[in-house]
Amino acid sequence: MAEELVKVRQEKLQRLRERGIDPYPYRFERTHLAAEIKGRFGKLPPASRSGEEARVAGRIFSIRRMGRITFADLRDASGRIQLFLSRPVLGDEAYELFRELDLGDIIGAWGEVITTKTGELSLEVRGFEILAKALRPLPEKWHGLRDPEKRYRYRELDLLTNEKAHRVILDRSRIIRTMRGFLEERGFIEVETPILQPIPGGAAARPFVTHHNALDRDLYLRIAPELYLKRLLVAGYEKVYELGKNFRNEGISTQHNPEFTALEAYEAYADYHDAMELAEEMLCRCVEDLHGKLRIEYQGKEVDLSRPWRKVTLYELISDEFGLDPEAPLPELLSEMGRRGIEYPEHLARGPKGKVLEHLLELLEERLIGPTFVMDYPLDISPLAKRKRGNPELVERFELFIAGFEVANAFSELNDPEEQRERFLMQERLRAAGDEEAHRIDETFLRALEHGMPPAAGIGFGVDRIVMILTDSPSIREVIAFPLVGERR
RNA sequence: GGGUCGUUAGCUCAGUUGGCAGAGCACCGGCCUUUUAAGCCGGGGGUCGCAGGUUCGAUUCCUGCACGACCCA
Repeated sequence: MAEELVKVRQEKLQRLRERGIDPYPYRFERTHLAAEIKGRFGKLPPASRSGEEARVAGRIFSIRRMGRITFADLRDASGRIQLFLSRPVLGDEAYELFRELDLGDIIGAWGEVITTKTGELSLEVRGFEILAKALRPLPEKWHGLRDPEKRYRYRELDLLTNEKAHRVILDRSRIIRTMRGFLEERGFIEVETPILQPIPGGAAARPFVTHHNALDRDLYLRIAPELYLKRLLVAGYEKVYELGKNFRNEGISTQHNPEFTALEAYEAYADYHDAMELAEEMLCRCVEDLHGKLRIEYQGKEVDLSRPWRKVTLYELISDEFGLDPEAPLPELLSEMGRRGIEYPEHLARGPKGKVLEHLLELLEERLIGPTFVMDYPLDISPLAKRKRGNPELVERFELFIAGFEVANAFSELNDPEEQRERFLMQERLRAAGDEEAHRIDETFLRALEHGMPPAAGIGFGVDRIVMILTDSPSIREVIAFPLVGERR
């Protein structure tokens, strides 16, 4: 049992303490990362000595004991370096101490950089120090953790032992750094707005509810930062962005985690055409920085992000792909869909029509592999967007699809306070009719608009999905360090 | 919410047409001065996800539940 393996290690820990060794000391002075040693001494011929000393630290991943000599692999954040230990060089006492070590222990070691007879660059250990004793065994060395449940439940083990999983988190950091760098370069400032909100706004979604004890009132985890970011536009900040978590109380799938990372950016005096340009520039930079090219592969499909990206209106798309007339009144549209065998959930028949068009888009989005801006959405499902110039039934809004995923949503932001109130009232009617995802009226936001918000473009990116595409990850859980898992029984 | 599949040693996985539970890695003991999934000899380790049912006997068959994966809504 696991307890037995743990017990053996606890006994070793006890013996260390009895010998006056602190198994959890405070720091270790290292001179080289494993990769730095490879870089500096990689060309040493077999069976030679560099004459250089190095101090390394990391976790022991394998030990090969051969009697009076021992080989061990030490891994740090940069890579792997082999330790070579011989009883004569290390001395009997230290050699015996090393015999007590287990796979997974974290140690610091020092000695001369050498190559073995077979030519492997190694550290000939003169001395070592235990930096953290591991009480639990590592997963199997060859396969690592495979069981998806265990992988997510004990994610640190997964990230420690599965190289691909480990890589994704590094790539994620790099992508996010590129996004920040891009926006900072363009003069955006990073801001933080409330996660605890009295009225969850800015998106159509069901919120998580929580409670503030001292105020004795319910608060909601934000479903989007949008309304607060617009209030910062009112406040005179002209280019703002926020990168952070949103929370939506909805199902879990390969594309949905209840908490996910969004990047929202707002630029005064710009419209949704500018937002398209921004999206294209920013994402191309992320892809090029990570891959050095714009043609990448996602789950076996080629995704070509070369510019310019395709732009198509929602109506064109629906009419081209389904042969339907998106301008037709709702009953006519539904009966035409019925004739063509296009299924839809019953509640859509109650309207509004925009929801039906949105459903049709969902049916075909998996086919939008190359980057595609789908533009000009129905007004009734876009209560925060400005009407389209020349067509008051539509709004200036787009969603961006890449590799079949919706990765961004943007508008020319509605800044007319009276119209915004009308739109909220429309949403209230939908809510009254049973739509739990309908937007709620937010008087504080309306009051801010009444002070005047400059015309602006706003865009929100689904950061996790972007990371999925750029790291060829099949599930959103692969790109989140600790995705939500159920209660263990 | 519905369907399908899965859950066996710390890890990766076999297996039992219903009759003493298996391997590799890891662990423990022994040998070994050039290994790198080291090798050789010996050993320990299991509530077969949980709860019921059928049966002389259930890890195996049936039902329910939990957790997970995939598909559908």
